[in-house]
Amino acid sequence: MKLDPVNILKEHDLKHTKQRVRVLEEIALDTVAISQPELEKKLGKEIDRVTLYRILNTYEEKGIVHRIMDLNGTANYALCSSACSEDHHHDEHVHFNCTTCGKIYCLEVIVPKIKMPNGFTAKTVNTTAYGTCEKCNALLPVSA
Amino acid sequence: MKLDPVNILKEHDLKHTKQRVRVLEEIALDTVAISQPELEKKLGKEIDRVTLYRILNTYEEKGIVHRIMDLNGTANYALCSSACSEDHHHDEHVHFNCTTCGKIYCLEVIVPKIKMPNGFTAKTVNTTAYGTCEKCNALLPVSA
DNA sequence: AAGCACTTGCAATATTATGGCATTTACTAT
DNA sequence: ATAGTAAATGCCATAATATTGCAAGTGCTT
Repeated sequence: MKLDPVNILKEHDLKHTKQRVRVLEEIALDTVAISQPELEKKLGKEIDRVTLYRILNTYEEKGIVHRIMDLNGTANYALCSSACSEDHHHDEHVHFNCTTCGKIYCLEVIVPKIKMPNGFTAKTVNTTAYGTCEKCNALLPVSA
Repeated sequence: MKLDPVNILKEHDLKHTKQRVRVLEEIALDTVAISQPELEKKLGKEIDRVTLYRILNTYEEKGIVHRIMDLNGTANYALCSSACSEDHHHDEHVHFNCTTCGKIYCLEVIVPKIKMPNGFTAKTVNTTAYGTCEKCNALLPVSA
């Protein structure tokens, strides 16, 4: 029992609107991140394009969702762990971007600590692996 | 003595044109990656916008440059190490994206190996640290 | 020097993102 | 419950970014 959109909104001082609830529901459907174009396709009939942009921006700023960029520069969204806040995203897990189906997974693997060169201070570290996901591997079992 | 644009083009079976040479020169000016908009601003007078897109795509496909996406989904370009080829990018160093000035550095730090979950096969792994770079840290020495 | 294939520049179009403003909606205090 | 207020939404226009088709130009080979 994770998702309670109404409560999430309240906790972040956001007004409870049906558009915001719908966006949260849609993102929460899958642990796999969903892309902006997909969201738009799914919600375009109910929610205005511009409103969707604004809701997603708000969610990201408030630490409700993560935005993960894929190789094409397309934004993908996934629910944050509860530890995230406005000040700091704890997005310290590895992402996996399947180059066949395009899906972005949030893996349970923690991003390893990186030693920074002198003068550089890292606030967050993002690691994304590119390759073939389990589903796509199952479809092409032996490398052709 | 790293950069010889003419030779790089020849090695990759690309015709030697002044536009391609200019783009390579511009990217090679700095170890810091340069963004598509910056390139466009610098070269817009000499090179058509569309041509720039095509040259950058060609370079990326041929393994001559890396494309690194920043948080805004903007493409940034840096020269590849000589080990890169059309088949495989050896871009296994850590990137540092300064959230103050926006610059993307290629660090000398190697991306740590990540253990993938069953069924997932990673071809490349990309690690980007976000924070403040040495120059920007020097300008704000003590945290305000 | 001529022919061929590739590259470039331009125009048109598509896609993606942002800003302004009137209307509607959620929340607050009565 | 109701009215008032601030915020969110939808629609419009516009900006910024990316792609396609094609004619003209250029590099390379013979």
